[in-house]
Amino acid sequence: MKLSTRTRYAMRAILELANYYGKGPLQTRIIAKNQDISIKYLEQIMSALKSTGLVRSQRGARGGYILANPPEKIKLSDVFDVFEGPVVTVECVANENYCSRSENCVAKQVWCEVQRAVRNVLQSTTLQDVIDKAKVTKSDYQI
Amino acid sequence: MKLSTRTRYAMRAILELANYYGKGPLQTRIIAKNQDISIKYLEQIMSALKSTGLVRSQRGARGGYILANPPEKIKLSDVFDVFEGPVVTVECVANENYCSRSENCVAKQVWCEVQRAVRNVLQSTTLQDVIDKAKVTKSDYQI
DNA sequence: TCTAATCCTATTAATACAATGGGAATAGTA
DNA sequence: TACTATTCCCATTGTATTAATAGGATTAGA
Repeated sequence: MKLSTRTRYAMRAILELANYYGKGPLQTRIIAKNQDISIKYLEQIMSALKSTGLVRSQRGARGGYILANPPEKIKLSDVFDVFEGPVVTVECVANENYCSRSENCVAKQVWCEVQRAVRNVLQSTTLQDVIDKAKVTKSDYQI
Repeated sequence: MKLSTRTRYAMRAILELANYYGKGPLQTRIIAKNQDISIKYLEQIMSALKSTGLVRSQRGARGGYILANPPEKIKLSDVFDVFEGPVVTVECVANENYCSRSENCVAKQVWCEVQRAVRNVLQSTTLQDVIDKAKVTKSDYQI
């Protein structure tokens, strides 16, 4: 069970946007440089973030991306779900009809609990929370 | 972030063994039938479980697999780790040298917390716990 | 008009996953 | 001993996903 790099990159990219919030649009080029990510790959990721409404874009020169909402309104789960989907562990947890055992399956209950634990962390943390933490630990430049 | 079927199958298979504990070896054939898993695929999975020491095998006629330890001594994380490895979220959480940002990276801290949440569930639950739960909810046959 | 940006679509190499299949080795049993 | 049921071992394969890379169209500011 490993996160895709898309999710990792998306999280780091949107944290950059959160950190830049209020200062206008931030370019993919800058984010890519700060985070050591291929520009072209990041473009695709930003595009996906945009299509889910998490960020807004400004085309043309001096364009870039801006968070669609203030950092304290965006939960980590919002970002996570863009690429990892609502399914964290197994299909049957999200889709009742996936397996006939579903109703009484103990294994499913296990995965449900794991999924709940993950979602609990991601839903209870906002981008702002992470930014604040970064400032306290003096590691904001390493977002 | 989805579990591999190997992990799902392994969990269901070892829960069958746990439920059968004390009654001698249980055959792959039986488990495969009970759980609707391809025998050949399950063979590979059982072999992996064996090589990590979670189960023991008895070859030849009337052979099969037995838990290497009583169900209350085996944690779900033991099974989980066979196929999902120690890495639940991102490489850098387990391997400090994976990324130069590691030391101050806030994104990493996020994934660390998620990982901790997952491991907390899996490490605090034993096979016996699951069996007991199954009996209470009368769904033991659906393990 | 130039430039810098997003946007859109296609392609690709590598990898992992989820099996499937054949047959050797082993052990109980009649 | 012969038979049978099992684990064990190894090879192959189809499919899907990932992680990019690439080219160029569109847009907007200076």
